[in-house]
Amino acid sequence: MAAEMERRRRRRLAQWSGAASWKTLPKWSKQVRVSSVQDIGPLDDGFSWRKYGQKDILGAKYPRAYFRCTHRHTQGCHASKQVQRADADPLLFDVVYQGNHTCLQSRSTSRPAAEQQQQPPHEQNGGVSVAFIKPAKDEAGLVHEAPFSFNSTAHDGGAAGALLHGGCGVVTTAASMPSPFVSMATSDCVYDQLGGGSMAGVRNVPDVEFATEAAKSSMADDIDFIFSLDDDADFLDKYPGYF
DNA sequence: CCTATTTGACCGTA
DNA sequence: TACGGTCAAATAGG
Repeated sequence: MAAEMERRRRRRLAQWSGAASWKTLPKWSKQVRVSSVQDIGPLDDGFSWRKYGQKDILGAKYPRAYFRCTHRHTQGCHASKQVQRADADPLLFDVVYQGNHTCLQSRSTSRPAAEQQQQPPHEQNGGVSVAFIKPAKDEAGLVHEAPFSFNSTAHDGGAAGALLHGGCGVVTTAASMPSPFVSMATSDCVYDQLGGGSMAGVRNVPDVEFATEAAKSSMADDIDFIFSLDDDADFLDKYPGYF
């Protein structure tokens, strides 16, 4: 009966989520450092996220939180992310994004700039690309991402600044390497909070988690930095002004 | 009233 | 079989 149908539905969903098309979604990670434990509140990147789950991770001190775009159903936006806090450094958050936003967030009223960082590293393409260093996969499979190395040549400095805004202290390091970059500009992450463009702000983020080295590396295997040109192109089409 | 979060069960994968 | 990811009922908050 109802329960049975429920079951079937779940199954379908599960399959769907495991479908190739899904795994094709671009996936990238970054680390965000906050200045103080209390600052974790606004760990917001300008998008509206809806938390749909939290899990304790093996060996991890903190649980991992799962988020999906608030407009998943209304606009079919399948962007999602998961956040985890490093047990060793509570101020460090590991964020894994998956999929680009296809939704029109609160473009008009609030600052769309935040979108930038949502973009997975894109290689060619004059302007944008610079933001990310060639995602060189090392043994661990993790990607080294340069924080603020984008020489926003073709763009107004504003964009660059905006980019920073969300990416405060953003650094991605190999699981094994002791995050050499982390120190830089991380201190004053100014989350000039997004204008409450979209409905209820999503300034949550109380619970984050952290992953063990093991978890990281295994996850890394999955990270295949796919430069889904199509997605990007599409995005750029919608937000031509950002780049 | 509505939407977002919490929480434990569920399910696929390793 | 254990782990990690997701769902949805119950709950919280406006």
